[in-house]
Amino acid sequence: MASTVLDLNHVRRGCAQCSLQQLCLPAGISAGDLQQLDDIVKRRRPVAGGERLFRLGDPMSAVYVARDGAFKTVALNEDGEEQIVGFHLPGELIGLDALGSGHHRCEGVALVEANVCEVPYDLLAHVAAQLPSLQQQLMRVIGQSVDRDQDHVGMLVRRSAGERIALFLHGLGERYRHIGQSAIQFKLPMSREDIANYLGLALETVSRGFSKLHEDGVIAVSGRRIEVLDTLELNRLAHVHEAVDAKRGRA
Amino acid sequence: MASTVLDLNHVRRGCAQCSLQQLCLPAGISAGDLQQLDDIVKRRRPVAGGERLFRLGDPMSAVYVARDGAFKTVALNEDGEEQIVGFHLPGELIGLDALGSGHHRCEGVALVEANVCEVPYDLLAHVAAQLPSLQQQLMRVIGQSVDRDQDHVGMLVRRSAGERIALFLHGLGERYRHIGQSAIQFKLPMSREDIANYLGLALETVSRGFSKLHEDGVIAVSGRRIEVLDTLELNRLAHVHEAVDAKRGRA
DNA sequence: CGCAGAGTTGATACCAGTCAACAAAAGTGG
DNA sequence: CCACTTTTGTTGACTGGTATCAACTCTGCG
Repeated sequence: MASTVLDLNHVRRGCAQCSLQQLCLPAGISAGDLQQLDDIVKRRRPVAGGERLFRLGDPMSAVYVARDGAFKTVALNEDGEEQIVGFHLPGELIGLDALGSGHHRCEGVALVEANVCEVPYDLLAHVAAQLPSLQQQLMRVIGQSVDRDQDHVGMLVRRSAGERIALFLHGLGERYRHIGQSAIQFKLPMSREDIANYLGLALETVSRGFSKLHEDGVIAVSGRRIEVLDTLELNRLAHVHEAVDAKRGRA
Repeated sequence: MASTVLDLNHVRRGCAQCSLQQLCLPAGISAGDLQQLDDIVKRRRPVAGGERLFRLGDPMSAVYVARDGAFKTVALNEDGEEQIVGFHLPGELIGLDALGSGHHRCEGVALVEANVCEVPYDLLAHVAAQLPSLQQQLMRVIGQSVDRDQDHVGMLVRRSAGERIALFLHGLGERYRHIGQSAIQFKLPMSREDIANYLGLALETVSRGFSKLHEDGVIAVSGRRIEVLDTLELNRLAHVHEAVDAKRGRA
């Protein structure tokens, strides 16, 4: 009843009312110009967990942004093995994997029930060509997606299982903080198997890693509920040093 | 003397005369429009091996394309450890790592003496906004760079040392073929240490991997000179199946 | 000729993958 | 609503691949 009405309002609300406005494509765009972008954004009905936004080989028709929920992009190699290329939280663009060839190299899969905005790519390119600020913001969000890919590589190369897991939890926390949610208490939208796949580990190793962090009092784990109890220790394990140790001067 | 004149001619030659034209930014751009792009491209004097195009933290001022030679982009983490994020052959864009934040996350380093075109980013964005075909091609080359990053992840995750090395050699061969050079006989522009770093292995493991491939008659190795003797076997080791082995029926 | 850097090869230790059994949670149908 | 099944996650024992340490060779170069 009341909730249904709210949901409809939510779906109908445009970019100007969206809480992600400053993190998403509209960031830095004037209120006047925003309408042009808003006009081409399709707000779809909720997608169920496991549902796909696009499949391997599909021609690139649109880019997507989650309003809530979470997604994964999965590459399938010739042997049919799956490789999770990225996880996508609200405000992060999905579907850029098709930019190079015009066809998707990955499948975009909802991890949980989610709401998503769909932006037809040809219209986006057309509007962006007329709005330099959108053009610039588009480049920025693409660049941020590249940055996340590089962070992913950084997690994989020459890091122990424990470091990868700590880095993963730290990174996820930061991304939740970025969208205004708690960085120290959250529910993982993905399974242990997904995490293992993403980190290049066996799922048993991920499970053991979580247990170890739990034993050591760094986090509390209960299934997919995570609470970070000792942020500093988690950062240390992840080799992330922030303002805390400001003495290490930078040039 | 004579050589100096030749070099100047080389440097002065525009995109229209460049052998990489169809692989680089100008691809798909009409001869008329090409001049506008050509006007903003700076062709620099050769850079020496080890020289840097940009450093960590530099504001993004330009993107670069090698005309010949080879480059690496190296991320430096807070502990001062280096992580090679990518190798760049002629025609591949360098410097896109700054798109997200406006500042370089990596250093762009020449592996050998090389010639490079420099395209000031603000001018590029300005011209691209007026030329839809350039705009489109810019998106494509950015997308291809993302594709290479994903291939990199694919090399790292859940693959044995032997597979990574085979995949690396295979991929390098394909990239040389793409720019019109031999895919089965080439000189590695990077050291064993660089390869190891890129593949997330110890340099000794890379050396052993090369020796193993040599023993097995798959490649001939002499320092940095590589000759692929058994392409099919190399592909098999890399889990790359092309039209060749159609008998291995797939569901 | 000797030196420094790059690459190769050998011996050893240990981290993480694999196999296996179990436990808990989430669906499913009567 | 409860028994059953299926999925998901945890824990243990064992093994193997790769990092590490170390010695050595080769190459180019001043």
